[in-house]
Parts: sequence; C-alpha cells; structure tokens
Amino acid sequence: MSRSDVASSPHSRVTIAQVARRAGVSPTTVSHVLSGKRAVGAATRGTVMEAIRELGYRPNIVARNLRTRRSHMIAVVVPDITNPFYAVLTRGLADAVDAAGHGTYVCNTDGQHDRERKFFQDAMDRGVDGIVFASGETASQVNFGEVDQQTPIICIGDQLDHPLCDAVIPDDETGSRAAGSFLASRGYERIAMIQGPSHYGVARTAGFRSAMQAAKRKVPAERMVRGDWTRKGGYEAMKTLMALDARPDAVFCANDLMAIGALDVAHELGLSVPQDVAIVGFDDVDAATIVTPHLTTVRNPAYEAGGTAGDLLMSRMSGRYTGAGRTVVLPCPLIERGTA
Amino acid sequence: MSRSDVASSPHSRVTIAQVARRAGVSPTTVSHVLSGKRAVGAATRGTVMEAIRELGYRPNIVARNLRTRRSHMIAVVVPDITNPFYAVLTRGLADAVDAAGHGTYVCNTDGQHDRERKFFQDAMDRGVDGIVFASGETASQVNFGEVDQQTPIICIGDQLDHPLCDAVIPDDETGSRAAGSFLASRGYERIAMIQGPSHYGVARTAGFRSAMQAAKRKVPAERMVRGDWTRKGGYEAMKTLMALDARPDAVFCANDLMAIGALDVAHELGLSVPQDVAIVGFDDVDAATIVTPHLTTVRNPAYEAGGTAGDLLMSRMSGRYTGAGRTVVLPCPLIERGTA
DNA sequence: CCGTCCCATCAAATCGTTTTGCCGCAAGAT
DNA sequence: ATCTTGCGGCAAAACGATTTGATGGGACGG
Repeated sequence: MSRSDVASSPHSRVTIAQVARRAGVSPTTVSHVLSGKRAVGAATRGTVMEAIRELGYRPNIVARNLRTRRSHMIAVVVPDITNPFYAVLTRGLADAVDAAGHGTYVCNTDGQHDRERKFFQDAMDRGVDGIVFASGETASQVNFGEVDQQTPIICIGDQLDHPLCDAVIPDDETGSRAAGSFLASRGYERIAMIQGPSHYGVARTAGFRSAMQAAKRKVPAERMVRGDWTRKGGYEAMKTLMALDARPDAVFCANDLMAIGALDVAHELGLSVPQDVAIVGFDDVDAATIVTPHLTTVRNPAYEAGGTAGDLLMSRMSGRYTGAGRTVVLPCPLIERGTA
Repeated sequence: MSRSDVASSPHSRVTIAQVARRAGVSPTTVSHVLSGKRAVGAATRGTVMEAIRELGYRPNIVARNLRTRRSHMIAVVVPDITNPFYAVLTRGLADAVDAAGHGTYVCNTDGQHDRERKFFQDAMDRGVDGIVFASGETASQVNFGEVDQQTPIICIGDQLDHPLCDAVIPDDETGSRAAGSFLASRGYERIAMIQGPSHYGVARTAGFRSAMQAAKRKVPAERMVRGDWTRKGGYEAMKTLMALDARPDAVFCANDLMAIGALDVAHELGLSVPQDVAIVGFDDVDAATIVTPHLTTVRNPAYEAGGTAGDLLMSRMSGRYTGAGRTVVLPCPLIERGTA
C-alpha cells in the first residue's frame, strides 16, 4: 500500500461537516472551495484543503445527486452487450462521456419490448442524465409509456417520437450503394444479393438496387434471395444462388455472417474467390479478417455512432442545445479486402 | 401511446408527500405500504394505492439510496468491454443480478492501473453495492489506495488482498491438462506448445507440462515456444515449430487467436489438420467455429464466471455471508471439434 | 467621518426518501 | 375494572450534500 489510510475510522465515511469543523469554518465554505461557485479567501481555502486531505474526505455523490438533480450517469440500453456491434457502440459512448465524468449503465433487453420499457423506467427512476437507446428493429414501434420529458434520449438507427430525442443513424443505404457500384465497376455482370429477412434491413436492399440501376445491371428476382442474418442462413441462400442456370459472378450480402456462409459454399464448390465469384459483406465484424481470403465489406461505424451519441447527449445535458430533435447520419465506408 | 399520462404536470415529479396528502395520510404510511416494513390496514392501503396510481407516483431512487445507503448498482471494471471475454462475463453478471434489481455500471480500464484505481474510487464514491474486478494481468499487483472496507469486491482470475474480497478463477491449469492428456490419448507423440509471453498464462503452461509428464511424453525446450496472444504471433511461433528437425505432430496453443495463426501455417504448408498436425486452442472464442476445420479448444467459462461473481456478491450484500474471502474455481471443459 | 460596495463567511432551507419513537385505541386476559 | 398487548398511524429526525439570503467588516471614494 503506497498510500496508507490516514485517520482511517473503522467505518462510516467522513462528511463535509466534519471537514468544516476541523477547518474551523462552515460546511458552506467547504462546499464552495470544492465547487468554486463562490470565491473564498486563499488562507481559508488552504486550511480547508488541508483538512480535506488529513481526513481523507470524499464527497458523497448520492447526496450531491439528490440535491443537484444530476447523476452524471447515462444509461445505454441495447439488445445484447455480447453482440460486438453493441459492445463497440458502448465503448465509443463511454469514451466520449468519460472525460466529462459520466458513467455508463448498460441494460440488456434481448430485444424484448417489455424489457426495453422496464429499463427505460428504471433508468429514469434512477435519475440518469440521459439515455442511449439502440433497438434491434425499428425503434418507432416501441412504446415507452409515459417517458420523462426531461431526460434527453438518443436513438441509434432510427427515429423515436419524443421531443427531446436525437437520432444517429448509420447510412446503410449509401454504404450498400457503394458496395453495389464497386462490384459493377469491377466488371461483374450477374450481381446477386442475399438480403435479410423481409421487412428488415430494407435500406441495404434499397442502396443495392439503386446502384444496380445506375450501373445498368438487371437484377432478376431469382437473384434476390433472403437469409436470416446467420452464417447458416447465408450458406443456404448461397447454395440456391449457385444452383441458378445463369450463375451469379458476384454476391452482396446484407451482413458479414451471411457473407461468411456464402464463402463456405464457394470453398465447398471449389470456386475461387474473387475470380469465379466475388463476395461483399456488411458490418466489418472481427471475423471478416479471420476468413480467407479476408472479406471485402462495408463498415458499420459502431464506435463513431456511440461517440456522437455521447456528444449529442452532452450538448443537451449542458444546456448548450435545447432545440428539436436532430438527426446525424454516419457514412458506412467500403473496405476493400480480398473477396472482391 | 397505450397509457396516456394521467395528471401529467408539466415537469417536476410527484413526491411521496403529494401522494400522502391526496390519500389523506402521512408520508410514513405511504412509505410503509410501499416497503411493507410495517403493517397497514387494508382500507388505508387501498386508498394509498389508488392515490399512487392516479398521480403516477414513482419513488425517487436517488433519495432512497441516500437514506438506505444502498444503490442497487454494481460496478464491473474490466479492461475493455469490446473484448468478447469481458462482454460475456458482463452479461453473465448482469443476468445474475438483474432479477434482484441491481444495475451494472461498466468501466473500461484498458488495463491501466491508474484508471483501475480511478474507477474503484469513482464506484465507491457513487455508492455502488459491490464491485466486480477483472484485470488483464494478475490482480494482486494492483494497488487501490485506501479502499472502502465496506463494499464487497469480487476478483476474476486472481486473488486480491482485501478482507471482503472473494475470487472466482477459471481453472486454466486443469483445462490445459485435459487438452494435453487428450492429445496424448489420441496417440500424438511429439507434442508442442505455443505459450503466452513470459510470466503470463503460467497456469496453462503448468497444466500442459503436468499432462505431458503423466503421459510420459518428453517435451524438449525447442518444442515450447512463445507467442504474444495474437494471430500473427501464433503464426510465427508455428513457423519455427514446423521448421524443427523432429517436426511436432500436435500443438497446444495458449489461446485461440494463436491457434488460428498456427492453423494458417498448416494450410500454407499444405499440411492436413488433424492428420499431419493436430491443433488445440484455449478460450473458445466465436472465431473458433469460423475457421475450417472448427477448432478443438478449451472453453473459458466467461458467462459462468460473471454469474457466480454476481451470486457471491449478492450473498454478501444481503448479509447472508460475512466471512473471509472465498475462492471458487470454475472448470474449463475441453471442446472436441475438428482440429484434434 | 460617513456612505457605499464588495468580499468572505455563515445559518438555514432544500432535495425526497426511510426509520425511529411515540401515542391512541380496541380487544383480550386477569 | 384494570392491565397488558398489538395494531395503525403520525411527527420528526436522519441521510449528506448544495444553494440562497443575510451579515460583518474592511477598503475606498467623497
């Protein structure tokens, strides 16, 4: 122990009153030297500081929170912290707000609406200064009962109907368009897509379609198949694609896991990638650089999303911004690697 | 909005006093119907409950925390939530304590000791009910200054010198021994190991050595090489192993990433796995089932570790247990897949 | 010498709960 | 009739900070 516990009372922490008594001043004065909200004489400040050090005083944050109505804590409610996307998002948020002294309280909802509601309530009851909400599906369908009109909310990936709610959304559509254009520019002709389940990831499909149109590539319905976001789903979707008479020479997958499944099929069929068939994914998960060849994909900017969510939150918490809901969209850049 | 906000005052939340006034009773009584700490008449309880519902009362948790000196919040301080091991650990913890109404406050230290200390202080100042601490390296070397002797601490992976500190440690040694024994029982003769950097992961090396001794396999020094936990490090270590005169026919790697690097080498050399060379990893990360063939490995029970950490914590917080530091070791089972 | 102003400090109220001690009152025991 | 006992309820004191209004005393200008 480098720093021994000076004046360690057995338990019961030292309060501001004890410091005041020791320094021969009032609690008010101690509070002021701590907060700097009012000037205190240099001599007095010195005495107080010394008393604080001698007693090893640490302010009781709970008491402070009660009085100031700020907790310096923000809640991040996500489907599952185990999912790398949300883990990275959370990290980006934490890094952004840490410097300002805010902690992050994470809640796993598993995408269940009742849990989402429960954690919203819980967070507000706990008096968090802000909430970052990332839903698996479109958030607008979520109902939060009566939400506190005070605490700012940031919604990731979609809008939420709330006066103080800002949104940060990764630009899936533009990213997908970039992927499609890239494949076309490389000269691939019969470009296919493995989409997500119906009603999901529509922006990715839209971006792809728009790119195909711009590049004058026809995409018959049989080349638009669906997977369930999993590796296995991608595997099966790819199988049906490869069984087509006019076999596609390039496949854009709505996420990396499905792209990896597609890659499995290519290997299994002895097709070389990207010569015989090109593959592009979406998300840029860690596994993208584990498969061989490394997966060409579109990056989903999780860290940046968390960071800007933190920034938006802080601009509201500090009162710097008080207007209506803002929306910031983040680019999803194409990462060229080995599969296209 | 399914539940409209009845009697929604513009802002300023409704307090227990307002409920009491409306129900024609004292705040004490309201508190008692809520907590059930003292009996209240059925009629009064009814009136109070109705007032609560009508006003949409929600208790102010911060005020409650101040009074009761409990926050129902526990801090989990880890190197990086982005690392799947810690993400899963955190999830296990959250799931364990969620039912009891505890939230989890995550802190990323990046393994820096000053940040570890800072977050420890911060957590205690915030009045968390417990701390789960997972350090990258051996925790005993960490110095926390003067820690609160009140709040229980659980240490993952190592002991910590603190009266109220329990430890939960995955049994790396037994797991590694199982891996070694398994390879021997499969008839492999020249078994090698890619260890972690010196002074790290000694338990894994120890377990492996013990298994080799029991199986009467000599392991010359040249067959014990080191990597730096990364895929690239594993790649290079495997290269030197494969260049040996008496080429190993099996390799145990101290973690999965290095095992994947070793697998790269085997593929590059045109060796078939596990016929020409067997490979076993440690951790069972997601990527273990992405490589081909799927990696045989030892599972590092992150989720269970988080869960038992939560259980130990709760047994102390509730006062059920008050004794000296406990240690629970968790088995690391061998997962047979395709590489051995 | 007096009025004014500012600086440093303090006493007291406040934040919204929980908890302790006390007090009627009615029912049952003696 | 008196003495316990227990129940239902209330007033007030914590919990540990912040914040507001007031105050005493020097410095300074007139």
